[in-house]
Amino acid sequence: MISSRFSVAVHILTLLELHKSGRITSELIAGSVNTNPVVIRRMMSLLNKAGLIHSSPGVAGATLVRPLYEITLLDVYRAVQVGVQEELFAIHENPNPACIVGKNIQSTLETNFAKAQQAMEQELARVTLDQVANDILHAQS
Amino acid sequence: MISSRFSVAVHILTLLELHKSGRITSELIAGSVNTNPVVIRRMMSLLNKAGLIHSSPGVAGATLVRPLYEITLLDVYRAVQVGVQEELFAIHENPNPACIVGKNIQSTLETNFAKAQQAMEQELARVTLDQVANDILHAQS
DNA sequence: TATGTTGTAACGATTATAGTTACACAGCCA
DNA sequence: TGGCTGTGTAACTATAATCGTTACAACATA
Repeated sequence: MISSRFSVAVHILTLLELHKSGRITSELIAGSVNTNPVVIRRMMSLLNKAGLIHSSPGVAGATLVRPLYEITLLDVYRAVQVGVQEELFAIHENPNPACIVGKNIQSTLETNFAKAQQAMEQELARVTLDQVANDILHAQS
Repeated sequence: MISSRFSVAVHILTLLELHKSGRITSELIAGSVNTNPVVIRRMMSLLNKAGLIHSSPGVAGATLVRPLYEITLLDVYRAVQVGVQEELFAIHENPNPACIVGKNIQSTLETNFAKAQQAMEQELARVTLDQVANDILHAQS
């Protein structure tokens, strides 16, 4: 299961857009996400390193480096998956090479898994954050 | 990250096909996968419950209920994901409903995440196990 | 300078996974 | 029928990821 860091990151970026003019602290964001401010700051550190936002020590808030319509869900996904295995599917290691199945299964599955992962990522790449933000701000509920 | 149970299950099913005529024990399968026989039996228990194979206590091996060309990677994926959250993407819980973002982000993300997950699953559904087995048995390596 | 904020280290709690031991029970064969 | 082999499953351990939390140094600004 892909961690909720992804959804929290989208939440953060949406709030940054919404409070573009002012300065929103990690504490306020944490209040909306309903978690601890440090969790938010950790995530913003990742978004910062990925070049999606710009933040600096001591000063509240952060600014979007690119407009939301130039950020896709895939960009965010990759930003927060940093340090985690970039492969979506795990393959068991060290199968027995003396067995033809053990010898060849890894490369065969790699190919198939890569296709499935690409299909998923392409779908994420089709959605920009301004679409998401619009859906959120204009949801009928 | 999706657990290696998935790849192990494919490994097991391929071996069952390969040793269709005889009887292959969980110990032998474990030797090919390079793990503990209990891990294999646990997995076969899941495949059994999912109706993909038939095995019975005391008797070595298991038989495929359906031919490999009638089993897709998605079938296997679902069989071994049993009991795990069926949603691929986690969404943070209890965001603050007093904030418009907190109030609406879950449903918005659910929609987008569901599409990405479907794209991945459709790709898995396109591949049958006999294709995988053929790739494994005839790999150039 | 005083206050508030960020960035980050460190630690604990929780959970998923995978390996291992143990054993009851079922089937099979001499 | 008695012994051997194998399955099914519970129970325990180790490991790793995730998330929350406390603590604190460094920084910015009024």
